[in-house]
Amino acid sequence: MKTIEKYLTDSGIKPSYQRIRILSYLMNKKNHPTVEMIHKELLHDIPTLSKTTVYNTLKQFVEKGITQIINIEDNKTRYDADISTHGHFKCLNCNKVYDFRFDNKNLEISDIEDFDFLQTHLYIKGICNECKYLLNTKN
Amino acid sequence: MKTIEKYLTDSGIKPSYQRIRILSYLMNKKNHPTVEMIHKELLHDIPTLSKTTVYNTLKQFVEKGITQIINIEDNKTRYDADISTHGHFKCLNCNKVYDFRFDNKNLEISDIEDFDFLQTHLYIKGICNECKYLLNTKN
DNA sequence: TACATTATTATAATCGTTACAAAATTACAA
DNA sequence: TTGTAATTTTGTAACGATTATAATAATGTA
Repeated sequence: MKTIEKYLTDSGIKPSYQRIRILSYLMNKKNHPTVEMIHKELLHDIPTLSKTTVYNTLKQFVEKGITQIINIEDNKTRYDADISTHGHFKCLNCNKVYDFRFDNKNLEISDIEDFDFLQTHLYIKGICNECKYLLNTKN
Repeated sequence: MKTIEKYLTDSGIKPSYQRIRILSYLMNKKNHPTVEMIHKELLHDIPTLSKTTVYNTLKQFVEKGITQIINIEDNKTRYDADISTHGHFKCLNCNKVYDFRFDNKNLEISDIEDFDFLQTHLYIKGICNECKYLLNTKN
């Protein structure tokens, strides 16, 4: 509880109630939510919460570097408070987004060796284990 | 010219004039265009070309597997007729999207080893060489 | 307390994309 | 060819995610 406030302050963000709740949601759920998901869920506790606030807050989180954008879907943006380098897997059957670790040290890249790399996003799509099992037992 | 028609036919797509022109644009320009870019450019030659046709055509190309979607931008979709496995680099200064090759054989992935992988997308954002040079000489 | 600053909210506007139906084109049988 | 069915293209309206704007509320400060 206290730590989230400090984390916000240390990141140069004034820890308002809404910001604390939105960041808590991101950090606890780890579900790579859309704005819609965050807003809908927090409305139960904060009935006045505006969708604009969710948009503004997330924009600020991204600018201050404490949240990253996930663009694994065609249309809507997802957010992740885990800013460490990791990949995202989207199951094309259940649409769930999983985290995974990858070693980008021995990732051999050609053609753009001298460019400055600031962000690396690795997205993999396919079928997750759970769905593989379910799809198999159906037949 | 003839080859593009054959490529479409072989892919199960009737080679209409619009489809040929859109695929030609993708294959010749290799600029990872948005729908807007394709439509604007081809309007010079095909004044009646509708944006809906561009959308429909690209959707069909993706379904038939001769074009891939690039989701490196937050808002708009880009398209690429190069369906080989390769990565995309977006320069945050000039917004240009570059292709690059990478070796995903020694890409070590943890946590989701047993999932079925269908698509892999590697996006890197940063500053391209051209902009690095320009930005340096400005100071 | 009074005033300035910042945060939140509600509403309207924007933009990319999709749905839909009409018009144009193409395919094909008579 | 000619007529008719099927397909393709087009234009417009609708939709959904996001942003802009202005008013209201909350907070900080003299």
